[in-house]
Amino acid sequence: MIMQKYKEIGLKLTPQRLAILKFLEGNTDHPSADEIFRAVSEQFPTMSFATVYSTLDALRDKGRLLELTIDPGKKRFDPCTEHHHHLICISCKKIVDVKQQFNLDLPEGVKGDFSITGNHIEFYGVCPDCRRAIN
Amino acid sequence: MIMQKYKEIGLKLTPQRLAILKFLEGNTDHPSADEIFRAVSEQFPTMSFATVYSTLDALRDKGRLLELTIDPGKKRFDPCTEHHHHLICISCKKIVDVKQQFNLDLPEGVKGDFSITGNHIEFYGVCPDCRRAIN
DNA sequence: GTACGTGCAAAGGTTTTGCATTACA
DNA sequence: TGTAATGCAAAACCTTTGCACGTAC
Repeated sequence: MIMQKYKEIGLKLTPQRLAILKFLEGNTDHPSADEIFRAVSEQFPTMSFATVYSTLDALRDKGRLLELTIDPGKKRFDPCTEHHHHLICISCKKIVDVKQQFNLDLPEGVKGDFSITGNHIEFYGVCPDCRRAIN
Repeated sequence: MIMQKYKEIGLKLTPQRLAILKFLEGNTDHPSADEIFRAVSEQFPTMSFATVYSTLDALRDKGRLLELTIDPGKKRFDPCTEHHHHLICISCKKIVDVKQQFNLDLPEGVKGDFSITGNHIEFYGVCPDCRRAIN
């Protein structure tokens, strides 16, 4: 169960943190801190932003969470930590996971002596719902 | 010259806008709005954020500028509008252009009926300067 | 018991907005 | 001259911080 699983993280488990972890578990909506705050506040009316942010920071530092820099003006969070990419609807901003692998080797010259540690692709498009709305 | 070139954009040309355009011309630093504001303020001490932001918005809408969502917490702007990617130093946050092309076709199933309009790769790494500093 | 988490409020940083004034075309 | 840009200040957002109190371990 969820307690068991998150004992391994190495953080103190509080009811607030469990609620955040539960909300994120399997969530594919790439929620913002504010969305997480509002969802968890229903259960913990005294929840504060400080707690949400500090928990998210801690989970990110432990590698249990990805902080996405996809949305101008706010961070989004992704509980799926396996390497993957994202497809974003340019109309409604919906974000969908893309788990396919791509060959993204950079030739020596292009790298300019950077040592490459990772990559992330953002695909842009129009989702079915928005395409229907336009037509 | 620059006036000639930017008459085609279809915006009213003011001294302030020319100064912004000149600052961006050939700039590969991917500056933030604040950096642009500070640079252009030296020439126009009365320059305001409103003017910088509205000019950047207008240029972006005219396709003369890319708004990069690479830096959490602030927008960065790129005057190079040909399709390219970016290599980001995870230590000093320096951003370098990557003009190589990649084959990023998505199979039908993955697309989930999205119509794809574009893509952008972020490469992460450590730049030579930062690697030297660490060693 | 102690270190760490929580909650509140205030502050910090970036971007947006309203409105009167100014200037391009 | 008419429309659009500018400048200023305030507000709106998102995120971070300080500190007193509370709680997991």
